[in-house]
Amino acid sequence: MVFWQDTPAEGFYVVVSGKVKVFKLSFEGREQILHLFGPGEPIGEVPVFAGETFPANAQTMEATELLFFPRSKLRDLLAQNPSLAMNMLAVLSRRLREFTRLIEDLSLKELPSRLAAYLLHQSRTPSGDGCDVVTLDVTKGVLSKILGTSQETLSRVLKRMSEAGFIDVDRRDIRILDRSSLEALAEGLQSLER
Amino acid sequence: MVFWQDTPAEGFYVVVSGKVKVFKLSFEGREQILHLFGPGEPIGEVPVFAGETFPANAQTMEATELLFFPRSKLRDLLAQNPSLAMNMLAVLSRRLREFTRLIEDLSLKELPSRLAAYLLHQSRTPSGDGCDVVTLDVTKGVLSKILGTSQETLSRVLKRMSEAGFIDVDRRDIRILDRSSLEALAEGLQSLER
DNA sequence: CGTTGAGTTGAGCTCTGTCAATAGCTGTGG
DNA sequence: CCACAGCTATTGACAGAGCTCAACTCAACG
Repeated sequence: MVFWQDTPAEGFYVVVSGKVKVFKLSFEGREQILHLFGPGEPIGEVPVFAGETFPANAQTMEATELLFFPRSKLRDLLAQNPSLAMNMLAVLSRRLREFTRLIEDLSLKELPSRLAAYLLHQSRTPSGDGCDVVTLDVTKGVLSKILGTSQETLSRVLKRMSEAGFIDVDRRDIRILDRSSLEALAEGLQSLER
Repeated sequence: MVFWQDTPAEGFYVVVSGKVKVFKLSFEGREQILHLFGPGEPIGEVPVFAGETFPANAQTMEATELLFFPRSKLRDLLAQNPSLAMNMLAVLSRRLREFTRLIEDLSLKELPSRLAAYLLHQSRTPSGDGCDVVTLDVTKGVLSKILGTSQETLSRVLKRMSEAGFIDVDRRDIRILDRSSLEALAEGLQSLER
């Protein structure tokens, strides 16, 4: 565990190596991942600027190195260094944009759309509009928690997508066979037959 | 309309008077409200710092006065005025914290919990643990879009809460009769009988 | 008193979560 | 080199939350 939600924050962290998940837990123990952080990314900046506590939980997912920055140091630095402040504003703004999309997805889209959007987002190598392979960097169990669903439901939707001929799943490798159909699915233009 | 999502942003706005909703639309036209803004609040700051476009839509809900600030002016001001930058960082951080809660609610809680939490949040006057009245500042139709549900479902849950003796609903006035039960509901400790 | 928008109620259905059982891999140790 | 333990993943059966469509009620206001 890096930190628990609602606990006082003395500072924030930057990932040097490894992988950290930031997530929320329901009362029953279900988990929603807000963001996965990799090398170079800052974690837990929010309480540096507003409030005293972390808004969510953070946990390493593998052997991980972190740098810790006490909040007061950062605030001093920012006060003296306007361009650093602008960078931090950009970081928070990007995060806000992401969260906006996550809220939209959770509230307005059903799972097939979310999954299609995720796959397309991961495969940023549109070789023509041909077929490229996305290799998941997480297990399907973790992916289900990113998408806000259960492992079982994810498995079923992946199967339906395979049967529809949109993708081909081999372990963690997912080959995109029909990019345009996935795009239609992600937009909500089309629904996935059962 | 103040602005549409995915359109280029020339600057941002501050509400002087009135009320503005920031929201997302699904392909079918369903609406999720991200935030309601009132006097004094800034809208659309994200694209000033990251990306070029607005992440969501904004629309006035009544007669409204807005101030407009071109992005370049703001950036100049921030570069020269570190404490203004710190304030802006605080604004974005608070928003991020709110969005974190919204994501948690949408993904991990069911409607009765969300509604209970909303009512408790609105009634910041815990007179003893007695019964105080929350007067909705929006219609129930709008409230349903804040909570991420439909008008009909909201109506049903309000009824169930009334029948359980937790609240008493009279138009837009909602009297809290059993605060502790609402709190248990909001935490997910208890579920609402049908 | 009619019109309009807000709110309620009913019926049916779909998505998706849960429980439970099964299957497949992977790495460890005998 | 094989068997077993322990994940990871799949599949089936079932139930419940909540969405949609549609009809209906209600209050306010001219």
